[in-house]
Amino acid sequence: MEKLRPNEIADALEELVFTGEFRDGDRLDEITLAARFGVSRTPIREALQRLVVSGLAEQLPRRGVFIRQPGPVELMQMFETMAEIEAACGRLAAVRISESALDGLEETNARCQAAVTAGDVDGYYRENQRFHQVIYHETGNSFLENEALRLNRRLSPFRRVQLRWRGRMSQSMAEHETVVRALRDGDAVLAADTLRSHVAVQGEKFHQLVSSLRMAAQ
Amino acid sequence: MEKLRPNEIADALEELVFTGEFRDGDRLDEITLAARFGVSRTPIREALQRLVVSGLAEQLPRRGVFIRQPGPVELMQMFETMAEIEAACGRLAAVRISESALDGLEETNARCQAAVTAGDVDGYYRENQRFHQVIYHETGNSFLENEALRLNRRLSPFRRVQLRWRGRMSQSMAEHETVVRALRDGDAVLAADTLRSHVAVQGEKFHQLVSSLRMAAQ
DNA sequence: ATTGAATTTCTTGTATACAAGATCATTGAC
DNA sequence: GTCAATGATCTTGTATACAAGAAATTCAAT
Repeated sequence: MEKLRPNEIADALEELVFTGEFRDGDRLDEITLAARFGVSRTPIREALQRLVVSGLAEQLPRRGVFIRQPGPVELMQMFETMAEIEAACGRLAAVRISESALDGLEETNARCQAAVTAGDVDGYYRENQRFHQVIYHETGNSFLENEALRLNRRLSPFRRVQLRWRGRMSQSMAEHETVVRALRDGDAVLAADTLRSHVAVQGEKFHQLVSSLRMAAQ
Repeated sequence: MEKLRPNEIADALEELVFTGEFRDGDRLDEITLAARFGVSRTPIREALQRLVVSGLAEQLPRRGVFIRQPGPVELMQMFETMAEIEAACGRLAAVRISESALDGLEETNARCQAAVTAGDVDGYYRENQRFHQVIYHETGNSFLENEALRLNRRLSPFRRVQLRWRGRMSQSMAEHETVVRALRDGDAVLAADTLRSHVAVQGEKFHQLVSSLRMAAQ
């Protein structure tokens, strides 16, 4: 394995958390990781720091850093926050989006629709991501764009699950079309409200999922 | 000086940036800082990493980390984002805030008003901060609360300046009172809109300031 | 057998040594 | 005198050594 730099190591670790190789509560042992990545503890420690700052892991002094996946409550809060940020992006994009970007959104939506009819969850996921990222970008506010991307990325492993809900993809599609119409009309309020509930429903689906698991456990 | 831990060092460095001891573009020399804080380079490097991740500094590989204050454009984007986040907080707080918190907000506003009549800028600043932080908290969403606090803190050195604008404090006061009324009425839209423009105007004031400086320079 | 204390071992946190790249200065050519 | 090239110096980045605290194990006493 070629030698990775600390931020590449951090990305790799992040990926390992997302893919589920590291589970909630796992301790990230410096020595083991150093051996695994073929470097000394120093760059590993820097990478771990990045994970801690980004909220994916927690550091207990003199005890190590542990993977910390958000629990149901925190997850709901994160989805709610994402919903508000998406709404803000829609609000700003409604008055700033370019014609070409609007056309691009409609093309993306067409590919989304194709994925829905084909039952292609991965394809839908990819085009859905693109749809939202275009809106972030069309806020014309790269700071907000980055904040949106950051939280979007953090939630992506959880968002993916709930696409498999029956009928969710087609409902999601309908919402996308409302968003594009609102953006084309420059209707900031409609764009914001539609995007907010579009994302908020994901949190609610998750809540239902967790609740049903609780029920089943009793 | 007692020995500080890396995150305490990071806080101290952040403070030094805010107080202006470190200026935009300054290189944060590891050896100098190590001597200054009486530790080795290792904890200094960890602290610097935190600054970089939080966006206060930029790291150029093999060249060092440099203080990176936001320029006019980025600052405007940050204020705009803050405005949207405050609006979101107002929206959520409007339906969740407790009676006691509402009473607390009115007390805070009274102290704000006292500071305005006394021309006490520092006092106003402090109570104004408290006002906003209560609203963040009353969203009942600690994740959003933390995001709001983070950005608020990042903008605080710039927000402080524009309070000295003539008539700004009293106008700001009036906006606070509208916010409290909206929250008491559970009027989510009014709370959100008022808070948004309350914060957005700060960015605009800054824009004016920068523009006038540009003019003067020519 | 179980509990509790003491010791050993292991891990993190810090300091220092070493490697590699960047900056700066000196020197030589034009 | 200016510019370029080469070498010295300094800084960052990584590895390793050492210090200090936490966990685990052992062993004795009940």
